[in-house]
Amino acid sequence: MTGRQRRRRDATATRQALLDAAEQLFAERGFDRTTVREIARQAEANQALLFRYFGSKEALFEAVVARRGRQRLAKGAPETLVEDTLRGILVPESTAHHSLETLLRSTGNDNAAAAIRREVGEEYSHALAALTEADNADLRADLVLAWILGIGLLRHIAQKDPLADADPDEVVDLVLGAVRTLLERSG
Amino acid sequence: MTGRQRRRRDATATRQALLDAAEQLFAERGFDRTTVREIARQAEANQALLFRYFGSKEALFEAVVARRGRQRLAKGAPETLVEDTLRGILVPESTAHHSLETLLRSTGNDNAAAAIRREVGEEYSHALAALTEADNADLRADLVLAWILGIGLLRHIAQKDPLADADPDEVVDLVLGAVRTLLERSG
DNA sequence: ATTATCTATAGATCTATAGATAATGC
DNA sequence: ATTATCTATAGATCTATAGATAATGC
Repeated sequence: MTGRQRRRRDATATRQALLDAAEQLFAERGFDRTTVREIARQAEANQALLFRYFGSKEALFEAVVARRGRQRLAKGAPETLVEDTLRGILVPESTAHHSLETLLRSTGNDNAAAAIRREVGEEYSHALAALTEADNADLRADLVLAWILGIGLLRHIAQKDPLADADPDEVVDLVLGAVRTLLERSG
Repeated sequence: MTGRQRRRRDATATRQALLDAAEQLFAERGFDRTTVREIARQAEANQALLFRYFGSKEALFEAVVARRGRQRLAKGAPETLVEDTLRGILVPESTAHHSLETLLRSTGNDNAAAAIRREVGEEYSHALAALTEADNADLRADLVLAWILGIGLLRHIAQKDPLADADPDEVVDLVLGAVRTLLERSG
């Protein structure tokens, strides 16, 4: 009845399993509401190993963020970056990009927010900024990212209708039209 | 050394003080990271009274939301609703509207999100929807609200530069231009 | 022998409750 | 006498650690 544990003695595999489980649970529930015991259970590892290998829950979170940072954005065409990111937030189960979801769910924790900010800033914001030539390109890029995050917040966390049940194509159409205005206006 | 408590025997005033303290702390830290002892301390009331008067932390949250629901949106001109709400999020210490901030900080808690959603849905979304005549007006209104929330998330919680330090006027200018596109396009 | 894994538990919270104390109104 | 307020603590977490157990490699 006590959850079965890993059988093989393979520290590397256990570390990976803990990182995978942590990444998924942090994205689903946020940092605060994910417990180390849940992570260990999902990884089918003993809970004490989490501390043996990572030191603390906070350090495990940092390790997750650092590992994700090494994976780069799918190198799609720059023109479709906004659409791809937006669709990733609209249909989250399809994507492997857990960063934005983790940020959405971890707003209570300053350290978590700071860690994510570093990665998200690199990964999305700079790429988005390349889409416009305005002098305040970085700010416009942040506003696009803010919109995508806000849509995820209202759709998945607040679950506010009609946005929660809206057709992704319809949302994409409306947002892209307005984003074009945002990025193209001279400033 | 043990924090001083309220002296006067005034149950109504104590209830109000608890509601005020809870509203402020929930907005600053979110539901999960606010403790009942902190609320009681800020209200200068005994912690047991919180349960005597409200029953549970969850019920206190509901009471805060219900009270705020009774206060209406400042009846500014509909045309300035987007700008006013956006400025309220950009410069949060000035506003008395804690709902959006609480939602931003309470993303880990489903009940909190649901309670806020009800109020926010009434208070902002319907009013925003009145600004456009498109058939999917409600969806467009949600997208505007999502943008405002996302800006608050990136600016205050993620504290991502350049948005975190951007001039409110510059942000308002960029966002209003794009929102005009969003609301005016025929659909 | 080394070390990955597991058991058991310390210590620090947090929400909530039971029952005592004391200030007010009759 | 009523009841607002306070004290003390139960009971349920959660992170983290100390030390025992057992699987592997030499």
